[in-house]
Amino acid sequence: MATLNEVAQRAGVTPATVSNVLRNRGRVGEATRQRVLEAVAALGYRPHLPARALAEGRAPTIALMVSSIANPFYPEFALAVENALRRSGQFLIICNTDGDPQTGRAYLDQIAGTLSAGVLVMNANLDFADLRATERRGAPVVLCMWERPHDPPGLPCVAVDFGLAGMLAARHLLELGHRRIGAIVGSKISGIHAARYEGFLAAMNAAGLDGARAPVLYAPDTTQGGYAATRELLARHPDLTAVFTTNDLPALGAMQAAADLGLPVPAALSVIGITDIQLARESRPALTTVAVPTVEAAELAVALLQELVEQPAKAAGRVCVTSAPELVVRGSTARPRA
Amino acid sequence: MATLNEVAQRAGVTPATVSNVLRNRGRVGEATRQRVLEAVAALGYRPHLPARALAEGRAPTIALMVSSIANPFYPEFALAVENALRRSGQFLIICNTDGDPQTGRAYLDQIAGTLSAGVLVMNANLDFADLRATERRGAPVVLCMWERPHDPPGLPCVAVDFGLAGMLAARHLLELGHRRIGAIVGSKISGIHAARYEGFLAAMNAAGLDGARAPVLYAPDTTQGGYAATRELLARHPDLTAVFTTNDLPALGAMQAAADLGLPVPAALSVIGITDIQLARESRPALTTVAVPTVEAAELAVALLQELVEQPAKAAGRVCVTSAPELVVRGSTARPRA
DNA sequence: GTGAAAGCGCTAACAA
DNA sequence: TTGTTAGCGCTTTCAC
Repeated sequence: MATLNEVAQRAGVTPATVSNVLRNRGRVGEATRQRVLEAVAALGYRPHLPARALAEGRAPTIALMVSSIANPFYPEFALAVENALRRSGQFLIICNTDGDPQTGRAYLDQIAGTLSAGVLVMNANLDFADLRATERRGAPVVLCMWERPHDPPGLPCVAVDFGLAGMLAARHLLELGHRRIGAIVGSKISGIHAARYEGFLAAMNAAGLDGARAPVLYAPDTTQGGYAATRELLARHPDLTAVFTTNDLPALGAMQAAADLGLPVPAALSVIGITDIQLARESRPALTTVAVPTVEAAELAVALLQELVEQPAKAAGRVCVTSAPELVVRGSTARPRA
Repeated sequence: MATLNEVAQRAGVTPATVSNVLRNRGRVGEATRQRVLEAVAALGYRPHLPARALAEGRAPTIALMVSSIANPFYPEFALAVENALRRSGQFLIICNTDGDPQTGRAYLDQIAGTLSAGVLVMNANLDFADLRATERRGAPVVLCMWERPHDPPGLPCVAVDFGLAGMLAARHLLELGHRRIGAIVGSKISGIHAARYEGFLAAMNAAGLDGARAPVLYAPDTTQGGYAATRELLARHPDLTAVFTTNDLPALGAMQAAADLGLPVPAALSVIGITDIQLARESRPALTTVAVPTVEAAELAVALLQELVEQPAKAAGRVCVTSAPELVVRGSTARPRA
């Protein structure tokens, strides 16, 4: 690994000049510039990122905190984040918290503000207090999928109108003619899908049905969770013609449950999800869902974080709202049979 | 962000002593140790990783190169890698290459040996020459899923006996009584699944069938690829009773194709994959497949890379072989109907 | 235009 | 047991 110094010696200049050439700073004579460039090429010189970061006082990476990168939604988001970062010459560190606040805190303590200039937080079950502390230590934090655009969390965030998403999903079912609709809501405790469910309730009420009376079950936000919940829901309410789900994974589970119960989807049971992950397109029947602008959210999150890194005061507490979620009708929903 | 120096001043000692306390190096008096620890706590001091790395001459992260983290197999692997790294205090940088050697090279140039102490390479379509160059610059490289334990690539690697995997898959089909078996092989050009197919052929031949005459199609290593290939295969050979696939994603696609063609799986068509990704468990019917020890491979890869970082000479060119792949029988295979 | 010098935050000899 | 010194590779201000 050649260093700046070695390049400088070979080119017969000082490190400062090499640095200037490489970063297009200051004024450098064309002749020296050429000599320097040749030396760089000859030695195969590559800048030492941590050293540069140290000298510049800014960290070379961004951290993405997720509960588990193996959750099918996160990789799509992480990919978009990495693409955005790459364009601006930064690197992505993945932090799996296992949904454990301790692990999350340990990560924040270790890298926020030193290795990582800032941190992107997906639903990773982190303590807000820890995030605040992280901010105070000089590493901006951006919440990546805030559910309520009109109800800011007090931390900079990218918000997606999930209330609207829930509403669109419910409305689709209602417009198809469904009246007996069951709801499966992810992770009650963290309340993470509350806005989606509220959107569902609002649509039901608007249609003259009493949303609060619609059967509802809280379940883990996984395929298995959706599967089990659907079986239970259907056991208790065999007359349901449709299942609303606050996320795609449980919706996929709901379809499997229906299959196992001998209920053809969508003929005997309609199923709808929220998010539109890749898998939604690939299931049979393909899942009707409300698509959330994942890539846009990732890009906004990166841009916001970068702004915060540059000018912490200016962007403090800012809420970036993505474009609206949109209904994607596929094969898992249809009119109820007569 | 408090620095070592500030801690030292507050504790009335020099930075060197603080460093010694923090790293349990050298001998430090109990009294000073306490004072230092108090100062650390009071100031909320956290070591500056890049600075430490610079001083120690070792990079604080490991890079994982994948074509796209959104490919469903990689997150499972990445999770296991991150867990292993976390245990030893290192951090994971994700590099998506989009399957583009240029992008891969750019990444290697930028971080290998500086930001990242070493690089883990999953099938990312990288030039071997670039990997060699990376090694020469002092950043060890480990290939994470080498397909042929007995045919080393000339680079340190973790090898999985995918030939055996192919063989086990084919043998399962044969033992069920299938004779007209079609094969779908991922990505012919890169030859990345060749060993798996050879295992299939060997099993066919061993059963007295001429493997080379079995219908085979090369397809992209995706659900869609498997879907299209299966439709084509079945159109050309309607008498097939089973489909062998070199990976789970195409196998899942094959099941969808069968569903769309009105062929019940496994009654009318058996389908088998290789790898055992999470989705394999979740499909309906659940996919019969040959499980590959993903977590073990990830852990071996991390361990090997760490060894290489410590003592490049000692572990050079080493091949770590994982335990053997194992057949996992689920619902997508059955006896052919009479 | 180019160089000299100081410093980013930390570690690692060696000296005291 | 603790301090001194030098230096990791780079940037940057300020002279020249």
